[in-house]
Amino acid sequence: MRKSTKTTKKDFNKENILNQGVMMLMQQGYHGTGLQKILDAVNIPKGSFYNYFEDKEHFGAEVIQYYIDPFLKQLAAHLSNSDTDAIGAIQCYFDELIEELVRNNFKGGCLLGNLMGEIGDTSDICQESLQTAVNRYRDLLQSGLKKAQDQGTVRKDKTARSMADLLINTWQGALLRAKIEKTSGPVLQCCQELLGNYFRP
Amino acid sequence: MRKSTKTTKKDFNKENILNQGVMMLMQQGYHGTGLQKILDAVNIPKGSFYNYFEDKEHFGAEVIQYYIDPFLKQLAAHLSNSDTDAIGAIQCYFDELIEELVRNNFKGGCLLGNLMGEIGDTSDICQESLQTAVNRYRDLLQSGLKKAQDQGTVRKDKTARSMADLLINTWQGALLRAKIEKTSGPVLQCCQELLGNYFRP
DNA sequence: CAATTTAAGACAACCGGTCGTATTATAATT
DNA sequence: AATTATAATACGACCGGTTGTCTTAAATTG
Repeated sequence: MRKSTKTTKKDFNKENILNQGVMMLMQQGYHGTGLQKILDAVNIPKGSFYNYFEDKEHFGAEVIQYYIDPFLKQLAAHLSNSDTDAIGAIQCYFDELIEELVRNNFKGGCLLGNLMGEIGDTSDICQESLQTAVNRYRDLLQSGLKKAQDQGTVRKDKTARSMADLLINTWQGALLRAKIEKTSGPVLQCCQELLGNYFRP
Repeated sequence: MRKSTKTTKKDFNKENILNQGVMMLMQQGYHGTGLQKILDAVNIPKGSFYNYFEDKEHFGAEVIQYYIDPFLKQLAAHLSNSDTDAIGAIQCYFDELIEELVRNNFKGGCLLGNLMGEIGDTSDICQESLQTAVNRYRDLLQSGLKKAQDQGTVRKDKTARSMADLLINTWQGALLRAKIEKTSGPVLQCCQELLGNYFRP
């Protein structure tokens, strides 16, 4: 078996730590989550942590990418679904996010938004990771909106990129509001006003 | 001198702690800021803290209100300025915020947004404080938008309240983006798209 | 057996919070 | 008005626990 494809115990442990890290960093924040707690939860001794990660900061940066990947895959899946048009796919995607949010009683919200606020300007390493994560997200959303423009369901007098940016920003702000008010109102409004009204031709 | 108006040393110290707390909580977050650091900065011994505040959580809740007050006053001042119409006053207010943001090189952002993300769902006491702070902000913005509606500069087919909510949310999200990208682009876009376009009749 | 990976525990620094006790201010009593 | 009694505030040492990181030895591997 080739070395590069073999699933080692090391990879398995590292993934466990990342998974737990996503959950706990989202719920309790970066400084609010100790490495000990993460490692206890996955039964990996503290001394082992530094075999997998350089330090907490680099770990945070990896968690960010590990977190955003599934969202990109989920959105991409919707966009490549030929049954619905692009704007419908995007709406459907956000509906799923809202469902999940309600299911979790608005706990956590979005790791990207939370970490942008908490350490977005104090950790260079995490800042860079946040930038690329958000940019990848924006690029995918932009491609979807471009497709919708071509399909005539989205206005063409604004660039797909600017609309993608606006959507991401409003979504993040709405998530924060939903979190402290425990209501889906803000996120519903975000989708309705932008995807349903403002972005329409 | 009447008892209720006398400025005691206690009030002076408490204000100093609150001021320093606003700065440090905004820059380093709630869990990233130790009480010791705050107190060292204003030269007040550790043991004195608990004469002024019940604990760190209640202190955080007070910091939130202490932080938002000047913003409300600033916006209210613009709105009561009879030289400009309401929508102009709001735009002028946000322009000032952007100026300040650039002056600080996008460090910190908004304490409300940062704390909503970090402890908005883990501290009941701070969550409540965040709710009332945001609501007070929204109410004031709503009254300004209502005035603008009456003046015919803002569309009337949406409620002033829903527009105020949307503006706040987009603004918060844009602040996060501006923070990690060190650009005023997001906040400029927020004002331009909403105040300049979407809210217009 | 040599080389590399994993893990156990030590480490100093720091966390939020408590304690008893000075010090000061207010109230009560002579 | 002077003195005493009571309360409020100021303070720094100290608590148990936790932080992120490092050193070093054991286990595993080739």
